[in-house]
Amino acid sequence: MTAPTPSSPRPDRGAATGPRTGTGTGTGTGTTAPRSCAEEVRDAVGQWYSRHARDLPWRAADRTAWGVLVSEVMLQQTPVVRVEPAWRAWVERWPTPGDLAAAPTADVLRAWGRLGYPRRALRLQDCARAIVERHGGDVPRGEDALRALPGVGEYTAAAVTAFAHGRHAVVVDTNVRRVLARAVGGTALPAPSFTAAERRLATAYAPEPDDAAVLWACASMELGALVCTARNPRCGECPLRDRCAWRLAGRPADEHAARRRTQTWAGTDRQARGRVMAALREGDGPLDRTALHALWHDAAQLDRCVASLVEDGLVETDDDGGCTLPT
DNA sequence: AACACGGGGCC
DNA sequence: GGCCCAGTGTT
Repeated sequence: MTAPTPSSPRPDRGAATGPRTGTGTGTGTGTTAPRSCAEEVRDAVGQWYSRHARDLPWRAADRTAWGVLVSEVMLQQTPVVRVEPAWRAWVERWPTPGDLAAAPTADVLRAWGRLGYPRRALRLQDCARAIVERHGGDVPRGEDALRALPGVGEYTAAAVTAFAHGRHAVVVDTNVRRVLARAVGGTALPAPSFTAAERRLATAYAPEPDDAAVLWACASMELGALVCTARNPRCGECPLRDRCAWRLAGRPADEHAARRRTQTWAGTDRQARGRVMAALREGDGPLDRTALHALWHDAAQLDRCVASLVEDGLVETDDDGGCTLPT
């Protein structure tokens, strides 16, 4: 792929999300101040990223802020390998917020397919409409304006700021949390919930200059995704292997393991809702009550789930108790 | 702070 | 069969 150039004149293009070939700062001259621990970590991870970054389409040099925003929403709890084909089809069909804003919601939900959490698709369309109404159709700059959009939380606002606009942001996803928990904190995994201490640590690790902050955000996430993985981390390939607090401590087990409880799946409302949504996506017309109840054994639970889908705006009911995707 | 919210792939 | 994934919105 072509590495984006930080000096590109296009304000929305050329943020440093692609692989770099530079060697980082402060090496070799001997005239600079001693590098901090955080600087050494950033340089090591940044150099690793320059050689190992994946060639993902939302990082390409011709990316748009809208494409980045779409990718970030899709990547909320859905792995990269499943997002990539859906993302390509999505941005080809709806290349701008205005295009998505004008689309029939049923088409949007069908294009979302099996990415999971279909409320995200609804919020993304609401987000597109808000961008048209509040920002003239352009993805806004600034984390406050981004956070005010539907479906955009702390992570996504920071990610769009860094990856789409090339500006400083503290981007902390599950990968970054794990990298910092291990390399700095010495624990197997971060705490179940994102703590204020973690936010402070992440803020301290993010360098101030825009280009360096963007590189650190990309590189730390990529390290967590490819090497410092939740299960079976590849410590032998890690640029931090000689300084990682967790590895140096002998990779102790996860201290929070007892508190992480598994969500059962079979028989849940989530499964029932998913069943209904899948049938509506794949079918052409409305689903009548008979077809609906053939999807699920428990009639009372199904009625409850359909009602919740209607409440969420994912489904509309007709006079006979059948349902359709929203128009 | 805790919970609800999809779906698939991996060990 | 448990666990995890570029989280967000609600209570």
